[in-house]
Amino acid sequence: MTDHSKLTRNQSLVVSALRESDAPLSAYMILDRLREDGFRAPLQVYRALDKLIERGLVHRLESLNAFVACRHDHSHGHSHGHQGGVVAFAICEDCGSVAEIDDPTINARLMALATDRHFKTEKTTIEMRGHCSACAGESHTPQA
Amino acid sequence: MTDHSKLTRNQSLVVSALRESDAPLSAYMILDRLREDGFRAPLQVYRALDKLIERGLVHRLESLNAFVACRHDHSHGHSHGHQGGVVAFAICEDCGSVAEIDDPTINARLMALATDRHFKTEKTTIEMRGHCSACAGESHTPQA
DNA sequence: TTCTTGTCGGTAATGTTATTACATTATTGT
DNA sequence: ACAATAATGTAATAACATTACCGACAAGAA
Repeated sequence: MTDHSKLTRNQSLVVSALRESDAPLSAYMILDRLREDGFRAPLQVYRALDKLIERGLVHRLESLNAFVACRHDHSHGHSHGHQGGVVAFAICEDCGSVAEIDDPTINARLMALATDRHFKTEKTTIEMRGHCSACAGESHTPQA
Repeated sequence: MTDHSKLTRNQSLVVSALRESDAPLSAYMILDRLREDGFRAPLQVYRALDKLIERGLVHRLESLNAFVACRHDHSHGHSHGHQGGVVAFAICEDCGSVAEIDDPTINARLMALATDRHFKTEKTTIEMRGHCSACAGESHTPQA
């Protein structure tokens, strides 16, 4: 079931750009970074992103309209998506870092809530926005 | 702590538009529906939405770039946000219906995961996309 | 080979969502 | 009245995403 075919040139360039970044990138940021590699139009980016997301190599962050490379293993056999199911993201508003959290408890609970309501879930988004450990200690926006 | 001041004209119009809709509306859909009430520019909608969201009268659905009126009580005293904390949404791709789910278990688990990582959460988004009970039974897109 | 089919890629134009900047009007507190 | 604050009006533009169309190329069938 797993698709082992190689990435195309455009797909490789896009996923590399994301891997080299320490923060999420918007499609247009990716485009800008790949101009020197011959990218000229948004669609080249969006098409590559679609495929990469399909394979689980890239995640879309809905609350940011931006994209990150997946940090999970991906060497062995699960066609796409993650083993347990949903992944949660902890996104730092200060430094842009994104942590992927794979928690079976939350996944199980969401599944239960869905089936309670006879809701057939296709895709789930969980995104926490806030401040990572590194940034939370700093002298940021001392409130009031 | 709770703010009991009345809504402005624009805010009332926007929240009414959302309440009268059985599906989420984008800012521009709201704008279109309020043209006859004198709305002329996107900013009038976005400004009203900001205030309404601040008060917890409206939710933003990140995965849709759209907005819904909050269905919770809101008569008694909680300044904004919801009692337990986070709200999850079950969004039907077929009919557009949105269910609000307030689940303490998930909330608690996310809090625990955050504190584990010394992450200070400011705002959390949970959105399930799929098919509601009414639509799941229908003869939709018979797969393959 | 030739034909078809499917995937990928290039380009342009357009559609959709959201913000910045600036000027004005209404409301509130003293 | 007066100053301070919040809300509004308008225009322009930025940021994000898709549709439409066309060409290149590879794999399989006739």
